[in-house]
Amino acid sequence: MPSRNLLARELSVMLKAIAHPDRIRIIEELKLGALDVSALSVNLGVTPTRISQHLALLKAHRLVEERRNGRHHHYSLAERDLAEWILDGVPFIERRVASDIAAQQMIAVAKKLWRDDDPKTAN
Amino acid sequence: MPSRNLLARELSVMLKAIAHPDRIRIIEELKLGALDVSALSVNLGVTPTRISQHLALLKAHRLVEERRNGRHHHYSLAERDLAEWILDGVPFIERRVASDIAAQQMIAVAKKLWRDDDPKTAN
DNA sequence: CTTATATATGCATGAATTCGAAGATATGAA
DNA sequence: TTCATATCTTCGAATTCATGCATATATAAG
Repeated sequence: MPSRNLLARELSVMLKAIAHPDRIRIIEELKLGALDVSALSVNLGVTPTRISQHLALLKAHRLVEERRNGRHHHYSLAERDLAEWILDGVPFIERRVASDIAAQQMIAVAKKLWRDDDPKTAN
Repeated sequence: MPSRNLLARELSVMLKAIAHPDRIRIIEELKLGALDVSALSVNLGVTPTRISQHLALLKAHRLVEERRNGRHHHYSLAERDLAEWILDGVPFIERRVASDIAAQQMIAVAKKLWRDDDPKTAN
C-alpha cells in the first residue's frame, strides 16, 4: 500500500504547517470570519511581519485564501471543515493539560510529605 | 486569553509529535488493535529500532501505552478518540492530493500544447 | 507621503531523523 | 545452571535540515 504512505506523508506536511502556536491561533481566529493582517496582529499580540509570514506559509499549503480589498488583505480559511477539525483536537489537549496540572500537584504534595518525613532535610 | 495561548502551544507540540509519516502510519495501525514492535516493523517496512524510537516518542507524549508480555512489547493507543480524530484529517489530504494530481495533469497538458506551438522546440 | 502588507536576507539556534553498536530482558535449550 | 536467541531499548554520533525571528527593503493603495 504505497498510497497509505503517500497520504501519511502529505498529512505530516500539513500537520507540520499547522503545528505552530501562532498559526493555530490564526486558524482559530479565522474560524469566526475573514480578517486582515493588522486585525490578527492586535488580536494575537504578534508583529504584522510575523503574521504575514505565517499567512504566507498557510497560503502556500492552501490552508487559507487571500482576498485583497484596497490595501487590506483579508484572509479566510480555505476549508471550513479544516478549522472544525483542528478545534476538535482541543479537547484532547485540555484533558492533557488538566491531568498535567493534577500530576504536578500530586508531585508537589508527595515532595512535601517526603521533605517532612526525611530527617536529613527536616530543620 | 492566556489560556488560548496555552492550549495552542500544547496543541502544537502534540501535532509535532504526530507529524511524521511513520508515526501517522503507526497510529493508523494501532487503531485496529495493539501490536508489538516486530509486527509494526514488518507492516510498515521500517527497522525495529526506528519503530521503537517512534513509539518512545509517542509514549512520552502519552499518545500510546505499553503493555509487556514476555519479550513482546505491545503498544496500543492511549486515546481511541485521538486516532479517530487523526483519521478524520485524512479526507482533507485526499482531496488535496487529488487536486494536486489534477493540477499536475493540467500543467502537463499545458506544457504539451506549449511545446507543440513553440517553433523553437518543435521538431 | 502614509498605511498596509509582502518579501528578501541573514542568522541563530538547534532540532529531527536515522543508523549501528551495545545493553537489557525474557525465554528456551542443553 | 549456563548459554544462546529473540525482542526490544538506548546510546552515541552523523547528518541534515529547518525553523523562527528580526531587520531592512519593496510594493501597492490611498
